[in-house]
Amino acid sequence: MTVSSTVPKKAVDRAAELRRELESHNYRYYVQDEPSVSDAEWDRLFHELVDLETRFPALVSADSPTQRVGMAPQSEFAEVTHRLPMLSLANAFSEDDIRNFDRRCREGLEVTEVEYACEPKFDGLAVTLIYVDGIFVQGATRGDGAVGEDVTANLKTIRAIPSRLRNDHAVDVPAPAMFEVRGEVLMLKKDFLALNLRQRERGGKIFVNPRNAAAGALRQLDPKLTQQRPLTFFAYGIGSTVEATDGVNLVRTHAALLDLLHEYGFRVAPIRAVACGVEGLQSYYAKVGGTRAELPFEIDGVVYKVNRFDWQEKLGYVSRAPRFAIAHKFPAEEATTVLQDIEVQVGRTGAITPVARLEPVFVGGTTVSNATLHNEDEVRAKDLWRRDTVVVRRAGDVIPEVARVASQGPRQKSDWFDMPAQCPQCGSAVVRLEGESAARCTGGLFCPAQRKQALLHFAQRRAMDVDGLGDKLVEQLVDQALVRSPADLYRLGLTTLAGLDRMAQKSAGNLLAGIEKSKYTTLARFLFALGIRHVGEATARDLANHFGNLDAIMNAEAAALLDVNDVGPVVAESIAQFFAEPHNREVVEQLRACGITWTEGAPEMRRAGNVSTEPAGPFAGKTVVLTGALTAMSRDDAKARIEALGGKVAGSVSKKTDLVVAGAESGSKLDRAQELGVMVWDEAEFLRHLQGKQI
DNA sequence: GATCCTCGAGTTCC
DNA sequence: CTCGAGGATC
Repeated sequence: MTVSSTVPKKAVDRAAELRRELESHNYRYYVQDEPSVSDAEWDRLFHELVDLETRFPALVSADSPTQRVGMAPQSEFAEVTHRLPMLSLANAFSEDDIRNFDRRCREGLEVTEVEYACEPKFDGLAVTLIYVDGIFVQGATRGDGAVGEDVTANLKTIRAIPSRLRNDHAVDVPAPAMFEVRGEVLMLKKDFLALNLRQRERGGKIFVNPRNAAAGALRQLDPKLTQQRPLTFFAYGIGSTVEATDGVNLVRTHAALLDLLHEYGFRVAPIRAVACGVEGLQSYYAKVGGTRAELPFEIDGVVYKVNRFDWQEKLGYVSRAPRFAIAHKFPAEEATTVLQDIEVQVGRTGAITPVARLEPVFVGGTTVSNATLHNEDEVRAKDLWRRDTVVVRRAGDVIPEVARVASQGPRQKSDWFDMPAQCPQCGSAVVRLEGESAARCTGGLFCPAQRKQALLHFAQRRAMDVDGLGDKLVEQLVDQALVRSPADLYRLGLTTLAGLDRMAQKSAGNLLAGIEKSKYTTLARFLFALGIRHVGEATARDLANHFGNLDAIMNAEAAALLDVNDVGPVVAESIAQFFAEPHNREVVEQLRACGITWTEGAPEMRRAGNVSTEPAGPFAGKTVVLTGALTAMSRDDAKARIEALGGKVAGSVSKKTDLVVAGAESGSKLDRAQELGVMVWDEAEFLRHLQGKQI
């Protein structure tokens, strides 16, 4: 460390010593659970360091224990694109699932027996921590797996996260210059109970479970609030590292990696094991299940990973999940309650969905009062009648579902559920097309329910992103006939809004500002916002990239649309029909007249954040086609990366294609590329070109 | 024609 | 998250 010469050497040395001591006590206390010093002594050392740093501000370093709460509140979290995507795991619920998993691994590796590293599956929040030269520099949430949120300031308040890796004595393998530790932030059961006790005394919010409490704490914009919540961290793996010659890469198995992470100063899961075969896995599962209640943290299952890294690599990935690992989940918590009523809802496309209204019941950490029943067939298959007592559970721990009937109710005629013949909202006929599971209202935009949903879709964040337009407001605007089509939104004025419920001057102003801001958008967002059937976010982006401007899309024949990636006959027909409808063309014209603009003819840029500081990279201005299966990332992620570097990803190979990236088992596109003499890269080559562009 | 995968759509709760 | 359906591939 270089420190200005005005700081006496004595102070520099003492500060370094204090930091070493404090970190070491932290480690003993938070990671090893063996306090090595009294709280009072710890405080004394800490204050001595604060004192030194106050007197000589040049002494403050990013990894100082005093910096754990040093960061100012933020207004929002920045986005972080993960260097390696944070994947999810496939789930197994039965012995059969495990049998299949083991069989697939053995067959894929062509061996008779595979060794698995087994560990509990934490019920917390996945995060990734980046260490550069041994110092914690950035941490992010998982997000959607490709892009997460930068929660560095909050993570720094967690004492179980070393601000500097223990990388000196005692550690056999030196840490690489840059590496990413992945693990789970969670709240220990005892800390959760104590927190709720404190909250109750103070009349504060009572948290429903440790997971929610931890999630809330991590999402605080002010790290001081995070610090008041007792969070901890367990490491379970690594993300990207720099070079293959570095320390961690000397480790050959997952079990050894966990030991190494522990040496670096991280908590890792207790009751780990290495097991072979279905019986070995089952017995581990049973053992952990038996001690679940005594564990200091909540878990929702166990995880098995092929232990050898070279075997993991050989097995590779399927889309978003590794083939070499699986989560063996404990059965979802179930509860019984009364199915009070079965009602129907009308969706954006007119789909009529039956919904269960339940007597509120506490299950899987929250109170559930509604659950979707998907469609009529589902109601029949489960033989659900109103007033039956049913078993409710939270599928995948999130979405509530009615699992089955526990005991029948009176089952009178009025308890039977029938799909209504007319739409409950607009009275139009309800039809169910041959081969479809959904019943649909035929009212189209005449149906107020569909109009409301269409507007909400138009305004949603991923579409036009109109801030301040929620469902309550849309409800009023449509019911009072103030807004009929999206274009009407842009003609709203302060005086019109003033007449609405709960709409003071200020919120009206906010809404108008949100509407104004939404005018500056991208072609892809605009297309998505229109709500054309079968055109979601991804297809809208493909269309925008392929045609470049709206008129070309509006005037395209169905046949021309087929050239677009992932557009087949059904989608093409849906788009052509949408724009053949004069009413739709008119709305589009009105919207343009209202001042909605985007850049036409150019590959789209992301609107928020992530402004690429990268000058012309290998992909700038290039049209790239992806084919075959990539192992290191999903197609989407690859696409996002190329686009972030100024490239354009097309669906099919043509004369205009500059480059084809061919993963494993690529088919006709690769042949065509070779026919046309287009440059082809394999995945390794592709990754090499992405490499230098990551940080 | 079968199979694997991705996308769209609907949904819950705080 | 989960389903169904559409598209790509073999």
